[in-house]
Amino acid sequence: MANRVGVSPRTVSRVVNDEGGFSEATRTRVLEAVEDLGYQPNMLARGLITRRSGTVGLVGVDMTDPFFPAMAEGIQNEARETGRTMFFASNDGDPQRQAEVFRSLLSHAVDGVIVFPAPGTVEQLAAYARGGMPLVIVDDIVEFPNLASVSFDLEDGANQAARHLLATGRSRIGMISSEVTVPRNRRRERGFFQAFENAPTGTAPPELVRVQPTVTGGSNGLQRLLERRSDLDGIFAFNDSMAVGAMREAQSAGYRVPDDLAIVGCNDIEMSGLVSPRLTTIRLDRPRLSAEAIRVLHYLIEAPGSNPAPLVLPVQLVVREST
Amino acid sequence: MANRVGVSPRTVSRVVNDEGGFSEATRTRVLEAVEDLGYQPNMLARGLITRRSGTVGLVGVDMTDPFFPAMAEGIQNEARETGRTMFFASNDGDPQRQAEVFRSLLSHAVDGVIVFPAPGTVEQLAAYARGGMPLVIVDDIVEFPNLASVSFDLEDGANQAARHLLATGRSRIGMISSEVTVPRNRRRERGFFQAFENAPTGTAPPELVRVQPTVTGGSNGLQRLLERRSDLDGIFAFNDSMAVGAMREAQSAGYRVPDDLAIVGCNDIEMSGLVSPRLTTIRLDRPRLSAEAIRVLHYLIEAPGSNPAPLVLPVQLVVREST
DNA sequence: TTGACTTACGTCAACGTTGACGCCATCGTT
DNA sequence: AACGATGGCGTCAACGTTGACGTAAGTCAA
Repeated sequence: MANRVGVSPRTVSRVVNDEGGFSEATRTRVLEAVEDLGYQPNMLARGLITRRSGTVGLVGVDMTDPFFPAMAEGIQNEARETGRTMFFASNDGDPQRQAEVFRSLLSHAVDGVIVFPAPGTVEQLAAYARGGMPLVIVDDIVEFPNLASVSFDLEDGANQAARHLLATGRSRIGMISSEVTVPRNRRRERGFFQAFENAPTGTAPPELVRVQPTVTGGSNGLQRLLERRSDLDGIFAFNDSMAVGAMREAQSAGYRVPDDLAIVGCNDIEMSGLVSPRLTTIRLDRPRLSAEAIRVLHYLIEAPGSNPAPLVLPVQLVVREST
Repeated sequence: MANRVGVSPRTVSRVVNDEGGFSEATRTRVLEAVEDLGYQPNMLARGLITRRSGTVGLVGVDMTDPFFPAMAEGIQNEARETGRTMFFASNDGDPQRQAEVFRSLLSHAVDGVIVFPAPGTVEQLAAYARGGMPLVIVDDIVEFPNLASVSFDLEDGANQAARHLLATGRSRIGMISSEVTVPRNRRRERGFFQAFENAPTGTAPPELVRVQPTVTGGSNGLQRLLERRSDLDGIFAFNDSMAVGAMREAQSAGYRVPDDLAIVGCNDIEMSGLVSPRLTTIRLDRPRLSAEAIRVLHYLIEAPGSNPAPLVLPVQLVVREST
């Protein structure tokens, strides 16, 4: 490459990175050769010396979570604009596995990581941040140097859902929550219960079950709620998959949705608009979340050691047919 | 690291890679220090000299395609076992964008790439393979040195779907196909038409429309088919999203599914079991596909220049409620 | 005792790039 | 004419690792 143009590698580097310190004629000749040979600078060599590999990591809990690919799409688009490529991995909700994933990312010298944390790993993640790695935690609220967090205001979302059920005349309401214990779950439950603090008189105390956050879990959850109290008329589910499971269970048990039983989901995955009746749910602006996540990550990469305030994005109740 | 143990870096390298040529005592002391310091070999430096970066690329058309994350999951698990980390990118179905993605992956010296090709890019991909990059093309059938291809036998799938409709007494059948033109689409259409070659007498000639491969596209497609022929009694859709769209359209036009109109989808995404009636569809064994893709990729990496035969996986008709 | 062989290291160079610095020609100023 | 400043390069070393090779001490057989 260099000797083909008759200049030193250093000059090629200068031209490619547009550092200045070369003549117009040299620039033209180098760029021609770059074009001809399809030359691409070797990011490994560059990263070795600049300590910037031009990569970011995205670590999720489970790639098949419908939540995830939308994030990846947004993050990739943003990352591409700053010339970074994206590593992709899942931690399976397991701290051990998450540690392995981070070791691997560290050895590849990623410039930063966006992570949906495995349960109970905030300490572990803080340690990586302390070690100098820019880190963005999604879906949790954490304050720590060199670390940012972005999340949705699901406490408010749950609150909106419950208030909506109450406002549309439901008075015997249950919540199907997730038994996977991370702090944000509790926030959703708290927002839900809070809505009952000034509920209309005659409103029954709300019921709660915790099950696996899957379609089948949703079915089981509704079953268990109905065993406790068969005259329930409103359900808030922890996510849309569970809401769909609950809906199917309700329908096959002979309840009409929404006439006998109103159901509100949470997440607005594409599916929720396709089942019948279409699911009333909490919409999350995921493109916004991914944009904010990568934006704050780039900020952390540029300004190491800073400590941005946690970002909590608003959510919106979308009323469709199931309530 | 090296000087802390009092040995040379070369010896550390020997121990870490278990090359032999060190005493048991040295091994112990080095591994202790590795543990203490949380030492991780720098893959950039290693890759620079070994020409193996320990990464593979996964390039999809669109990350939000439900097809995709399942693949990513399988590929990641396999890749992890061989100590590789996964780059992740989408080409948006655009050859230009795909070329950019490949430039980026090349500059990061990936060991190989698994790609869902953008339409019409087989030549482009063959060029990368010729340039020495091990490549696996998913969902198409290609033969070329240094390149493998894995796909589902959707020709047979479409054929099974049509035969199923005929066998259950349907005689006026339409197919909603995709207007995005890649070779495999044509295969699906061919398999579909082939089923009519020895159809029962009294079977009407099959109808075909091509629309966008989305839920809305499916709706439009059914509309157009019914304009042509309002007494259709069987539909095969190019994928499940389109089938769901067609089903919604049929129901809102007053057709009962399956009584008036039987619908068969193709893909078996999770959603298809959740709509009502549950969709009869062609099931694809995606975990198997991803396992085969990464297996053959590792083979290509180990045996550069070889030319494995295209792999075509069987598919299975799953009869549920929509037929 | 000698020489061949083995074990357990160390040394050196190289991978492709960039940071730091040096050098020469040219130019403008006095 | 002398001098400093500037533009346009090249040179050297370093990033952390590994391939190739060297070497000193120990082992073994003749």
